[in-house]
Amino acid sequence: MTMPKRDTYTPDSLLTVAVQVFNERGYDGTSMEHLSKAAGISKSSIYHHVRGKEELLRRAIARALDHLFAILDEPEAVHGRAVDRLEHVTRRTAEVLMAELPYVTLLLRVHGNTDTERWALARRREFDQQVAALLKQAAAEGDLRADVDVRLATRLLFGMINSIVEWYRPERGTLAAREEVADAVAKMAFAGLRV
Amino acid sequence: MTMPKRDTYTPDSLLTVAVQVFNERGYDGTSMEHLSKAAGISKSSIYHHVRGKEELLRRAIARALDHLFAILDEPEAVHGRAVDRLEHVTRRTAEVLMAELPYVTLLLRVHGNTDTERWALARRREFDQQVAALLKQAAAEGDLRADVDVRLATRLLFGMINSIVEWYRPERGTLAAREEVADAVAKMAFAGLRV
DNA sequence: AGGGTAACCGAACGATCGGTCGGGACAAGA
DNA sequence: TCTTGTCCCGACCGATCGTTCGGTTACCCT
Repeated sequence: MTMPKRDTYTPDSLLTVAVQVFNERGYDGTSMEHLSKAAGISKSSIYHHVRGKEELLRRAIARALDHLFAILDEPEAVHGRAVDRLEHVTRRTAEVLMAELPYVTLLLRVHGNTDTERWALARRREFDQQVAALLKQAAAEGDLRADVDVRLATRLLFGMINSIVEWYRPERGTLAAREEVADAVAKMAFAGLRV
Repeated sequence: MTMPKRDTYTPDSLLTVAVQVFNERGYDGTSMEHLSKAAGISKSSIYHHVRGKEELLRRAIARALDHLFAILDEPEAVHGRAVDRLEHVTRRTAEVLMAELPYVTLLLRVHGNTDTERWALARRREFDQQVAALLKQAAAEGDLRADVDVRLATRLLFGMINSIVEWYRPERGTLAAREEVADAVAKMAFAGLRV
């Protein structure tokens, strides 16, 4: 059996700290000095656990992407009417975004300056396109309003969902709060605010 | 009369270049070397026109904020039923965001690492709160659905609008395209996607 | 007891950061 | 022609960047 208790860092536990700092200061705005202060170990010790700054970013982004793509394989995202599958994916994406908040936040703020960042952007585009296909099908089945362009609607939908990272903070009773937010997103996106 | 033609830089024309690079690489990811290459003048020449990197950021952000706050003073945002004023502000914010895209983009990506950035965040919060008040009033007048929290709805609304900076590119016949997007935002936010 | 190794450290690396400095080219006004 | 001011330059500054290196603990296994 592997022991659950650790008073030293593992690559993963170090990642937890790093991702938090990245989100506070921005990836480019964070130095290894900042990370060492936050982690409570020296700058050089960080390199004992990971190859460098960019590996921390890569690990974080990979984790976010894994969780997001897993949504598309869930039964409710595969079977049923397209508009219902779309609503499920919408709700689940919002939930995953809140559950994996700091990791997804990093993913969403990538600029494309390095190879790692460009890879992140490409994978994100893949995910978006799969959801866009779902939207297109729902429109073809006549379940979405016809006076809004499908690509435009996709972008606005993702915009609304992704914006959660800008303000959501997982302080309180997490699960109920997450469901309330995901519910609000689904209501607003599919039924609108107006009575 | 001042001459309109210039083959040398002014603080404003330099800002145009700088803001573009900031948006491509991120503010922290942009060096003065990057700016000098993009502007076609030496690094030190930039300091002839502006005090430094942070002044460029401050100028850009100030311009974005000026345009945004001007919306709240428009007649249609002051008179009439709250829900209609809210829809006007929604539409106009989307339009301003597209018309002043690179400047607003910078504003929306600020982290709060410096005094300038913290000032930007504070002003942005002011704007958000004024719109939130409008939403609250519309809800009190019974024009918004009661099963979604007002603060939550405000955030999702802004999230949808602000996300435009992530994909909108002002290539084609700008005005008509902008109105189509602003229209889609208003429709989705107030009436929803579902038929 | 002793050998191995995981976890850490301080010091220093070359590169690059934002910014400064003194001066050159050039046009306008006297 | 001489001065003045705008616009720009290359060279350089101290500071900080991400990273490397040699070495010191302290604990595990035999």
